[in-house]
Amino acid sequence: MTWHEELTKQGYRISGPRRRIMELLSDTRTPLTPALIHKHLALEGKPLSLASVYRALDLLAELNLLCQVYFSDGTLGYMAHTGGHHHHVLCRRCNRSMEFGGHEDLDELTERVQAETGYVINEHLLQFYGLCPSCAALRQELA
Amino acid sequence: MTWHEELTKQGYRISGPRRRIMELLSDTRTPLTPALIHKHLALEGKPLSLASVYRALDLLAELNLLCQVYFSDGTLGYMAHTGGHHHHVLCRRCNRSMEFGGHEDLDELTERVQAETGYVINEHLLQFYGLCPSCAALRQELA
DNA sequence: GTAATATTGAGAAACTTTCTCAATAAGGAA
DNA sequence: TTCCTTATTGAGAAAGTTTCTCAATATTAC
Repeated sequence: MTWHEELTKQGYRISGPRRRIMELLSDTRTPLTPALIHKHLALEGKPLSLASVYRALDLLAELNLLCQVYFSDGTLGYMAHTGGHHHHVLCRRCNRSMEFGGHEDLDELTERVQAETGYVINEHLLQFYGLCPSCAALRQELA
Repeated sequence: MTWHEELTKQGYRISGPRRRIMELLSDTRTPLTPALIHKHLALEGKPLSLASVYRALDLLAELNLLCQVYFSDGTLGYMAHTGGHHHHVLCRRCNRSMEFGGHEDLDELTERVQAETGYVINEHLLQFYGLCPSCAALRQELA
């Protein structure tokens, strides 16, 4: 199901701001913050009210059409969601982010933590941080 | 090593604000945001400049005397750090948080992700969300 | 095309975080 | 203990982020 269809199915409209944000994020390999999205679109000659950026991001993330990614400094960015449950690995240097799939890997740990703590767990937050291949190569050269 | 010793060893002073924040967080079982810490201390008759709260939290977290925990809405809270590498499980309803130890569980996954993505991974963010035992029990009763 | 209404823009308002600099207080030395 | 050096704080301004309001606009269904 495309994001057009998902929005329509849920009773939302395909508006200009929503389309521009989806297009921008689909073309971008680093997560973008609301402020960055606002700036990018303005530079492309498609200015968008900052309030609209926030509203669209909230909705699109709510519908799982975008996903939220924490930079290592704690600020929140958004990326296009490619479908399926997955997490992200982020480059500390260039912010380039990749997905990796499968949360089965956490099932065992989740069970253990439920048993240890008595909590009933129904969600998790998982991200990895490091250096992407090209930044890692660059660091090698400089060393 | 106590937090007094750690601060001293690193060349920092044991100031009133730092002490009050450490004491407050040691007595609290939910992570607290800077604003909440500021409010709590003011109510206890130990008002603290908000700027000092931010400065102390930054330093104490940097030295691993406090740890940062994300609420499920993305805001950041702080908890006393009890030592050793661990993560947190958070109650969605009452925010009460518990630690669970051992990151060995992620070693295998980390290896897989490095192989799949080519990233060099050196840090991770992991938290679980759910209901603590008492909130889960409460929900049972109401059901 | 038209009507109904979801969505946007613009700016105000609320909230959060950082900054500046004079005043204060912590820790070492005498 | 008292003094000295200087790290740290307080207060408020400033910068930055997020939310809110409401008239104007744009999308969708008919």
